[in-house]
Amino acid sequence: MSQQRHGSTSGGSDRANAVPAFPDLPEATIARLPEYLRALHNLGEGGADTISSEGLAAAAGVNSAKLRKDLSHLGSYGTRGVGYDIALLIEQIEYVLGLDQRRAVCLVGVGNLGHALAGYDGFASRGFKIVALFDADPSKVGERIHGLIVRHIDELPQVAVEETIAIGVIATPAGAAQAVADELVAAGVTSILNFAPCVLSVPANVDVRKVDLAIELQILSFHEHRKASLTALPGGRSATGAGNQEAVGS
Amino acid sequence: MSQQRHGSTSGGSDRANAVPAFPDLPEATIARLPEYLRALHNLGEGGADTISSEGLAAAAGVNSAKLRKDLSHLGSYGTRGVGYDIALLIEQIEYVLGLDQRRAVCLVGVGNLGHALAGYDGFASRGFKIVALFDADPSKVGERIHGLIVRHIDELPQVAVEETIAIGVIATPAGAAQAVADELVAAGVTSILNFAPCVLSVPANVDVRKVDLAIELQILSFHEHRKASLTALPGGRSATGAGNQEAVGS
DNA sequence: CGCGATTTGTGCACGCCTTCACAAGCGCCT
DNA sequence: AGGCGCTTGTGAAGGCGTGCACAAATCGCG
Ligand SMILES: NC(=O)c1ccc[n+]([C@@H]2O[C@H](COP(=O)([O-])OP(=O)(O)OC[C@H]3O[C@@H](n4cnc5c(N)ncnc54)[C@H](O)[C@@H]3O)[C@@H](O)[C@H]2O)c1
Ligand SMILES: NC(=O)c1ccc[n+]([C@@H]2O[C@H](COP(=O)([O-])OP(=O)(O)OC[C@H]3O[C@@H](n4cnc5c(N)ncnc54)[C@H](O)[C@@H]3O)[C@@H](O)[C@H]2O)c1
Repeated sequence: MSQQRHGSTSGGSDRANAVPAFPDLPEATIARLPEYLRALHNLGEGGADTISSEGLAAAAGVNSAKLRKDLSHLGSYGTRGVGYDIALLIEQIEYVLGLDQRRAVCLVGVGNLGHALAGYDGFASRGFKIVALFDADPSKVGERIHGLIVRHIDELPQVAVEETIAIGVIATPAGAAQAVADELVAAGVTSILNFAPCVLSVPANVDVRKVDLAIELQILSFHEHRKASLTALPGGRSATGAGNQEAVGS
Repeated sequence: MSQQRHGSTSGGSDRANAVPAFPDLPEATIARLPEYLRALHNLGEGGADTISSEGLAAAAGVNSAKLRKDLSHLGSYGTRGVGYDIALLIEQIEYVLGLDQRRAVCLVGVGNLGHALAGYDGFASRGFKIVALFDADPSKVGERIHGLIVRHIDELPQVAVEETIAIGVIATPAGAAQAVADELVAAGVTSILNFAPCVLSVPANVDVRKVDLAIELQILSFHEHRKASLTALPGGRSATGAGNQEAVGS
């Protein structure tokens, strides 16, 4: 995750208060904000109005000091002695993440995995809308999935403009992923979520995130291996795991 | 990712050379090893025998210095002036990740996503084998998917012992995930891959990894938001993205 | 046999992130 | 009105990870 700071020393003090000229959030913080957001929604549905950093941290599975520092980067939206106003905090985080504007997403590769993704309601419930499905296989084109009709990949440039698609999801085999990425970029997509197990090469202004199931399993496998070799050793210590979390029964 | 070092200062010099008493690998390194492994397999199929750190780094999308440091943690398996022996390195990484022994995996929740996962061949090709599918819905129990029959979740304890399942995959709705996790743990599973958008509470010796699609999209959304607010600002600089990668056409 | 080209392995410095610990601030109760 | 308990926001310290830059090692060639 090599990062490059965009040295905008623009004070931003001359602006009202709507757009804080963009808080230069640490990448690690950004990655946790969605988790906080989900926890806040859960808590809000539970009927609470405010929540302490301790409580929210527990619900999100992080250290409370870390949570406070993360939130402090957004500004001061807590009240000492009380906690954070849940509704207000949700609003702020959603604003920072850009979730206040619904983002159009397209999905390329309607196979095994693509089918599941197309039918996933976890998209819409968080501000994303799948506006188009693409595939290269003529036998899939025309198929209707969850109200959307699968289009041929060649229609991507046209549809991308019509729908102002900014985010593309790649669920094709690895061999086709780079070509699809190139087409997405050419069509103006600037963020890609890649499920294919391969490295994508894209221009510097395009963001790529990868989800690789096999990698996750291999990491777990390593820890299994480690734990096994530990228990087999003399000092039969009860190995302490990695990546454990706090409760939030939901 | 709070880690705890298991201070085994056990020299291990009294062992032949098979088990290096366990290298205390940085977590960040572990997360990259699977990527190296995939790149190595690709390169090997391409007919190459050796590969330089520069070449492998490009194929894996990382810095070459980082790659060398990562590999140096495993021991010295490269030859100066030449590079790394691909076959040997594959063997070593697979050993460290514990992929030399096939690991039994069970999948709980055969819904939309579970179906796709059950039919994914990326498991078997990397040393994992799905040995059981579970669901709580009676109408799904008995269904055959890719040669496996869906069993009722109540059979988990029995099957887990029979098949020595160490890794469980949760693909149920979030509301059921904690209960499923508890059952997995009770059945002896010590590693969990969780697709449900919620925090799981597990004992310290159990490892949990989470894959949350919505979080990935929200992170991308943030970067979209940032990019948009940058291009709207005076100095129209071509924003440099985050998390870009090198080529590996495959 | 020696030399230069090449590439690994790593010491080192820097920056990011995490965590502790505590002062400052807020509300409530008396 | 004042004090007290609770919680936030943050300074500082330490650890981890990254990447540069280079010495050490190896190969091939003349
Ligand atoms: N199935 C899973 O559970 C799973 C899990 C993790 C990762 N993955 C990865 O996701 C990807 C898709 O997996 P899958 O099981 O759905 O595969 P799949 O073969 O079932 O589906 C791939 C789809 O992509 C389409 N396609 C191929 N080339 C294309 C192109 N150039 N343009 C547009 N569409 C194209 C195919 O027609 C097909 O419909 C693979 O890279 C796989 O490794 C899958
Ligand atoms: N579909 C996707 O693309 C997608 C993507 C990312 C994350 N997810 C998450 O993955 C999970 C599953 O998604 P889905 O779309 O497959 O949902 P789904 O409703 O289609 O499937 C859930 C399955 O879990 C089973 N189940 C429910 N309670 C159970 C229990 N206690 N024990 C065993 N099985 C139980 C149900 O019978 C059902 O078959 C959800 O948490 C979802 O948020 C889904």
